[in-house]
Amino acid sequence: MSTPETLKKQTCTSHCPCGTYCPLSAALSLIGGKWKIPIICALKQDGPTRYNELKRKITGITNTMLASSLKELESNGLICRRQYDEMPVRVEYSLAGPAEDLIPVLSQFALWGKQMHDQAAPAARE
Amino acid sequence: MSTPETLKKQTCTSHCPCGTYCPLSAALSLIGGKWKIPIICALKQDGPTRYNELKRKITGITNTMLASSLKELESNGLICRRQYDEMPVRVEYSLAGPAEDLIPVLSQFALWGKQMHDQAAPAARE
DNA sequence: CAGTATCCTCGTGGATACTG
DNA sequence: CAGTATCCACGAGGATACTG
Repeated sequence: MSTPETLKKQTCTSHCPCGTYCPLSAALSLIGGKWKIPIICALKQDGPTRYNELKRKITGITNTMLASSLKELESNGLICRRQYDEMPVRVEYSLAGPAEDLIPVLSQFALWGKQMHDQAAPAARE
Repeated sequence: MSTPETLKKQTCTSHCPCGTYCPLSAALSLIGGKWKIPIICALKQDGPTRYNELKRKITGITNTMLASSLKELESNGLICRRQYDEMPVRVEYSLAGPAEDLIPVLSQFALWGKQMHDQAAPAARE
């Protein structure tokens, strides 16, 4: 497993009042971007999943984005890439331990989002 | 308090496998962007804070970004803007209830980020 | 099948100047 | 003091074609 470069030097990009190293910014950067969360959700729901399977399930994602997102997630230790040298090649991605730990946090987050939504427009339900 | 437009129609921008409405994406979008988190952190630490005070504390932020971020946060009900009609004008921003509820979630998140950091490079401490 | 390689668009965010 | 108004740079993300 390679060393997560992004984590080492994350310092709130020096705009955050919380000192030199900000674990919050660091955490956010790990799941930032447009596709990381959807990927994590998909892997959480369905377990080990192949590349093209992911591409089908995550509506709208392109090869470029899927490949690069998977690479980042893997290099940060959030997902595992397992390659079976069959013919043709088979590659499966799955959530790694740290990502599993993240799930409950994301759930809390989603819960908060839901509360926001419900109390914001209790009547204006459409 | 105005109605948060972003919340109403948040649907994972249709790339997330979690159905038509995704509270997680909705939540993320509320604190997304480069400066919302730093602003929330600053307000959490120091309580009600004036515009220029915020600008000084949040290193590197510009008027454009501070103003627009504050506006979004306010329109989504995350912060309160209170204006004192003194001379010259005084405006103070503070965290609203929903944002207070968010703090513990963010703390959990930060904790996870810290764990990631510690276990990722336990020796390569610099 | 599981990706790379290129090229390009567009929106976030930055710089600067100005104002009620 | 607390912002707006403009203009602009850049990089994340998208489209398309190709490959081991």
